[in-house]
Amino acid sequence: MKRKSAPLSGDTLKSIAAAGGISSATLSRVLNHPEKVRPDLRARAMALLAEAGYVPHGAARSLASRKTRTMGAIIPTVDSALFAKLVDGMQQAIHEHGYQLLLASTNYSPGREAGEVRALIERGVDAMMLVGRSRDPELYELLHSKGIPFVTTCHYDAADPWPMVGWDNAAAAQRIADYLLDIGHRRLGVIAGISKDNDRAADRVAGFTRALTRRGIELPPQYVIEKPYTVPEARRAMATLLRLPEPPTAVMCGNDILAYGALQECLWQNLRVPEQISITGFDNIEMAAHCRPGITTLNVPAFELGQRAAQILLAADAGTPPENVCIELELIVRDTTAPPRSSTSARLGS
Amino acid sequence: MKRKSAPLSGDTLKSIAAAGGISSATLSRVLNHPEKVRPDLRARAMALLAEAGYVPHGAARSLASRKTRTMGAIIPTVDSALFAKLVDGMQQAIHEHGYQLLLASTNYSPGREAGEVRALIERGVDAMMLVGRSRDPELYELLHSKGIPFVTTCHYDAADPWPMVGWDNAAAAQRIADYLLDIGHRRLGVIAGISKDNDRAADRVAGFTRALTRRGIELPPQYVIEKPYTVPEARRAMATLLRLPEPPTAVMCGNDILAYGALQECLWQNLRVPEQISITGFDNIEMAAHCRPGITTLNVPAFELGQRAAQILLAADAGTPPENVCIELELIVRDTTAPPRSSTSARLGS
DNA sequence: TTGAAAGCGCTAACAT
DNA sequence: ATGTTAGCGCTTTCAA
Repeated sequence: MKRKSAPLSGDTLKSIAAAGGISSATLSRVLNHPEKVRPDLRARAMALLAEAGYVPHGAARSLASRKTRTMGAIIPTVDSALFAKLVDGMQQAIHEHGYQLLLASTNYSPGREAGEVRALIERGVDAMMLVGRSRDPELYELLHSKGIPFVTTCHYDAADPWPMVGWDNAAAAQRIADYLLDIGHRRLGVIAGISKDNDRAADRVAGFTRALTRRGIELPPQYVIEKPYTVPEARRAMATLLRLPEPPTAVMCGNDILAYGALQECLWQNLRVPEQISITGFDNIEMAAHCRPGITTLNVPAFELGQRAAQILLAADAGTPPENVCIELELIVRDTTAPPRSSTSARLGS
Repeated sequence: MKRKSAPLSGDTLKSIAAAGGISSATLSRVLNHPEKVRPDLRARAMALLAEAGYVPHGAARSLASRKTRTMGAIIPTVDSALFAKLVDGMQQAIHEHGYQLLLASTNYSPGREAGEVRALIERGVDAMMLVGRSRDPELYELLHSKGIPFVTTCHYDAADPWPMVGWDNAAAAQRIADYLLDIGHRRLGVIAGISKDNDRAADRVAGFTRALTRRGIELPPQYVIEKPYTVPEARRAMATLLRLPEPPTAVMCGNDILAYGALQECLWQNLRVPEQISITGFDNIEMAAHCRPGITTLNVPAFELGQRAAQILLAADAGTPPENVCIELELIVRDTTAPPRSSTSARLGS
């Protein structure tokens, strides 16, 4: 009976090769290009490897092959249903191709993002996913000079010269504005994310404003409030809007968390939603469907987005020129929106 | 005026050293042990490095130093508020020490977990975080033989010989059972996670059952339903329990998602919660506090847990023998629990 | 204090 | 088809 030798942590291709009377090159070939080794030798090599409990040494491998089979993802925060799904989709997709995910979060700080980009480059990621479009041009140059493929997600602007997979945030917000206007609202409010250092939040406010302007409606500054993406902050923002001499009859929120908070505040104040005030969200996280009343929102297929991003990166890493993907966000009308109370001017939805 | 030379992606310590009339060893020292280089030379070296736009080559560095400054985390899924926070805490903590996070998810499959453990070992992580306690002993041996520090989280069993940071799931479930019994419930039900391949879920059911048995109460099999952690599944499970000839007056759910789904089903069926039926959750994710009625649950400080896990790993990597941490889960009583309707035997809570 | 040089473990030319 | 060997870019003795 053969004694099972404890796998020595120091076992190297070379040592195993020597012990087995085979060259380390053959062992390496068996690992990387098995078809180039004759079946019998291959079998012997594999037995050798298995018996030694061989575990490849990634760093050595990367140094020699100039590949890490690792991809990076830099997101604002993991603690968000949206980004969690995005990361999940990416990780699952690259996993199928034998890649690992190096994850970093920035907490919405451009400085931290820059640092993480550099860190991931040092770690030798073969490609990386970024969120949003605005960042120091130097970073783009760095990525370019290092020849590292990347995609940006959660936004889309045909003018940007790099690979993207996302949507047009301004257009999306316009879509919400149009819907609200179409069902008769004329006094609107916005609870947005902090737009500084968040181009998605800024674009949404811009798109919303533009849509209103186009239809001859004003959006005075006090009707636009920026808040971090938390429920309590959203409640405070909604309370502020409701304290206005002429409160809005509909409020677009920067995402579903804000919408949920806004909704809670209304209910707390015994306002009926949507009869007395309409609220919209963004993202369509699960809670938007489950809470009562269900939140009208734009559906963001985050998991798929992560997968698409991964596919683009995988392709780029294999040398295929990347193709952009711009997705249409579907408007999910639920129970937080309705024509304004006194509206007799309500028209049919778009 | 000095022309800013484009940072060549091929710039290596050696080439920069040669160009500057300095040895690559000195450059390396400036990077890793600056105090060992005389200030003037150090300044010149740093200028050289900066001008070249030098970016260290991680693989080469790791190969030579046998360190990657990378830690791994393997969790069931990112798409869970609990694990998202756990990962967030870990990532932030290690980030402060210059480490990067290699993230993998298993979708609750032991096979995938084993694969990811091996993958992370290959990638050379300096340490890793795992969730739960039960896995193939070979994995523990592998980790041990490779000398890779690890912690397991989300569980605690003083009998296990490796570092842990978590809580006793059986005891936690007992705590819930005792609370429910104390306020007078006698016919109880459980909606648990799938306990196969999930020791946390299994331990909770076991702890709950044991607590009931101790007080002379039975828990017939049809009162225990296992379901994946999703809202619709939980609704189905609750519907099944409610169809029982004698439905339970209180249901312990395996986590807050299940509790939320169970709650929704009750509301849908026009049952009043907690008047007609009590429900408890586990984790205290934000939704548990925000939904109406608020869910009675056990608070799991996931973010802090991630930080603690990171600290242990960081310490272990620095050679400090790890210390376990077992935390007490606080019971958060909200609005989904109350004495059973017809109960005259209700006693004060524990 | 600084430089020279020997690896770290592997891959991929190149040689056989 | 297989073996030999030269690096990959860095850290770290070891000498100077």
